[in-house]
Amino acid sequence: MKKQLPKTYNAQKYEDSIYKKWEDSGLFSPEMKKGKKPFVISMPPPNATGQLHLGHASMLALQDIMTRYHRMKGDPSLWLPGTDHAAIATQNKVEQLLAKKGVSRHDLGRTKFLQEVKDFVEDSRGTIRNQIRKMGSSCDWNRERYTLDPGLSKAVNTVFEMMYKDGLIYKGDRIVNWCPRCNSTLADDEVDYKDTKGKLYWIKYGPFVLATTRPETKLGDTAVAVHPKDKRYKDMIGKKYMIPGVLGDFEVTVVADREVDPEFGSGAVKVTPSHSFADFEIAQRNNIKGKKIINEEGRMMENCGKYAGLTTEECRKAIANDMDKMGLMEKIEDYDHKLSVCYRCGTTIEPLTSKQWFVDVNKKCKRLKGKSLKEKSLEVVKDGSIKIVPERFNKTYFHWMENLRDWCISRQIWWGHRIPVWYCKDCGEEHVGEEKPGKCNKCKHNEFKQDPDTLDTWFSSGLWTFSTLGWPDKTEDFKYFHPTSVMETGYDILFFWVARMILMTTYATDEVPFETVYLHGLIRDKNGEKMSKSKPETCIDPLDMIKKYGTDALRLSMIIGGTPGNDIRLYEEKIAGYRNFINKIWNSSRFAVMNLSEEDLAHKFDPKTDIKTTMDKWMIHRLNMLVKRTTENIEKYRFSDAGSDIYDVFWTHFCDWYLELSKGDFKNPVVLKYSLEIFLKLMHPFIPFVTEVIWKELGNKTMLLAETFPEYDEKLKYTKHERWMERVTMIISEIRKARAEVGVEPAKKIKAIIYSKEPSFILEQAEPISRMARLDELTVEKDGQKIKKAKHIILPGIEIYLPLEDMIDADKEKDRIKKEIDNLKTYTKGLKTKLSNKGFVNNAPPALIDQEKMKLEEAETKLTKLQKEVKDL
RNA sequence: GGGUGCUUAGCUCAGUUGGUUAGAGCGUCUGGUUUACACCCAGAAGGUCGGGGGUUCGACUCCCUCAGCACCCACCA
Repeated sequence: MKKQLPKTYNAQKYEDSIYKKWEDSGLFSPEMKKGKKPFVISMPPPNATGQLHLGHASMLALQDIMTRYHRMKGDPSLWLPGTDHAAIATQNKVEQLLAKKGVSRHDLGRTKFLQEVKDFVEDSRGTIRNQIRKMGSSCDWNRERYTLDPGLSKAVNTVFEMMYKDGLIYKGDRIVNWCPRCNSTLADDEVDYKDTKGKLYWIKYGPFVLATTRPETKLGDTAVAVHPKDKRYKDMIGKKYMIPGVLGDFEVTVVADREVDPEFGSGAVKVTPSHSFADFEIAQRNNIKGKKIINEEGRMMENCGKYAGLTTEECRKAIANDMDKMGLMEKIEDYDHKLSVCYRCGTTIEPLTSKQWFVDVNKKCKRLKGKSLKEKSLEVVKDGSIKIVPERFNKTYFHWMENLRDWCISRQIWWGHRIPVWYCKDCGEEHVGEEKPGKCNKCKHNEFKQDPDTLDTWFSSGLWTFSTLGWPDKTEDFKYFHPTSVMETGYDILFFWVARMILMTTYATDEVPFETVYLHGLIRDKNGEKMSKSKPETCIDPLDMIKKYGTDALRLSMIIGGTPGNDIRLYEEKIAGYRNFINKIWNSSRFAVMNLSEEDLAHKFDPKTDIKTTMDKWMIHRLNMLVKRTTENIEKYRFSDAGSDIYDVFWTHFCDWYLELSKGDFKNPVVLKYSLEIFLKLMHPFIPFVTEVIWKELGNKTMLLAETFPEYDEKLKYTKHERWMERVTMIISEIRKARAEVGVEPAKKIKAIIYSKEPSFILEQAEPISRMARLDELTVEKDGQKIKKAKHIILPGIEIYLPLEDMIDADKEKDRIKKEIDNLKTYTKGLKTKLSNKGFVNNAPPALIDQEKMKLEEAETKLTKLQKEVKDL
């Protein structure tokens, strides 16, 4: 009794159990083979509180393709999964939840609040873990990590201590981006810019008139800057002036600075060092002190007199008003500018000076052999130790790295790695280390207070590739699996994360974190816009799609049609299209299973004896070539090309031609099964579920997951047979086309007479040709008489007559042939000019010239035949 | 202001170092239950490859330029 499979593939029925089998098999955990280079990917850790979105889904698909491919190639392959505590993001989320109950984190206090966050994360971490599984990710769950694991925290503290001792981490009173809502500093790249309509206030400023967007900062001004070469102000440079203000006169120094643009405004800039990055730097260069007037809540400080306590915005209005009354306001213009806002919550950033911890990116350091962090990070990409795909992102990376300023790493939030610095309660001496020190180095006192701040979340994720492997302990894992092979992530976090990993890893381990960075594009909606839940019509939830179309279909829809670094559009019809492909695979397998006997299923394929017919050779040849291309495509990170190539060969060549052709005399179940299995292996990295299911249905006891990826075999080249079969398919297609043109009923069988110089191979394929072109009589001769009242098809070296008698409309035929003649005439004319062109003949490769000559010959033969025919009609 | 990418059939996109009468999927049209599949099969229509210039024997492909779209970076107050 032969087996029977259901008519449609139901992904939902199989996926979960297949995943469980894979996971239980232990094959996701690699075996360390000494001397064999492993393939390693560190999974970019999703936020522990996250829900799986398309960004995750596409990254998981890509990484799984690579991991499965390498595993099948026999490389010890490790894909290490994990989650990130996502400091600010998580804290915000929990704060929002608490706010609904009317509770703030301060009401709870640090300890209780952290417990709330921990509980919350514990729940949601499980969710994201299972969603990662849903995508079919073949990652090693035994090595799963979390950025707040003890081991990873140890790595964080160790690196902090190393950097502190090397003088790369310092505490400084510098200007930082401050989010008054999050109550924390932000790194430069955590600031977003929003186009805003604002005002430009022209104010009378002692001897100057100058323009500002923030009149309230006047209270913190300590200087006026002008361009050194600006004639208008030349004599004033270095002098001090008393400026009338809303709170009385104050003194400013006039300084010269090249950054001032003499063209803008009046060419003079008021300098507020404590609340503007540009001003802070001008002040530093010119040795000017700052005056802080805005506090961490975004409100005016005590030193602002009657304005104290106002928000900056309130103060701006009040001050503008007062200045106007005092006659200090010259004019107010509309002004569009970019407002800096917090990337997490959208609140306006207040730049302010604050005591914070910084990483010095410019300081030369012994551990880096006299280079700075910045120099080292640039070097490893420049010298090719790290390769970025696509290459153009090198430029972006260099530009960012070259302009990197000291990195502010302290955050005033509670959720995260606490800064491992301890202050002596007695003398205030700083001690750095994971553990609270026994007694103070300086005063021998034994009571300490830990720095209340936590570290930037990217400080810990910057260590991800090696902290997850057990560093700083000298573990086997670290020795064997680091540096990792590929970092696969979106280009949007090149700076946030990739650059920081390079910086931190080269410093801490003296190794690069990864050899290749593969940057994928972002998934956009049908209109090319960012997907967002606020646009439910176009926003796609991967989990819904998995339910509806299956994981395999979703994976393909995100892979095919995308090129590295370029965004890709996704919409439901596209996913449905790939679901159809999955079903096509299922059904061709269904067909195969129906045609395979127990014996066939058990048969071990031997190319020497099992490949018999021309058709077999043709199929095997095509497959062999596909194997070659697929391997190359995957190795070169051209996943879309690989996927669509397989799609095409499978559907068109295997299903539409080979399967159909071989339904008759040339049935060879063994080759059918073998071909199908090669396809399954090629497809498995892309669509692991359906291929695994079918693999089992074909009677295999092993798991496809653990099978060997096919290799190109020079011995399986059958170029001649391929050419023959190409003729066969062409004959069939042409007859079908002619039938449609003439309007022969689909079911009606007709006669055909074929003249060919090599009749034998056509004769050999007479049965499939007749069946597929619906012929009841096929004559094949070397040559013969022209047949009247027949549809005449002229192919290179082959002529086909379909004697359809009355069905043929002579006038219509004539028109059609005339049109074709015209086409051919322009075509041959083009070829002739080309071939008589000396430049072409002298410069073009000989093979191309021959090819063109052959084309011309074929076209001319056909042309004369058609011309003769049109006369006879 | 600097940089990057994109512009190819109605829609979404391929087109790898310059050499095919420019390809696919979806959609459209005409037909179709034949040893799996209507989530299917057979056939067809549809493009002067954004505009202009140049290099070359030859340009969708390389260079210049213009235009539109998108994104990234930047302290013009």
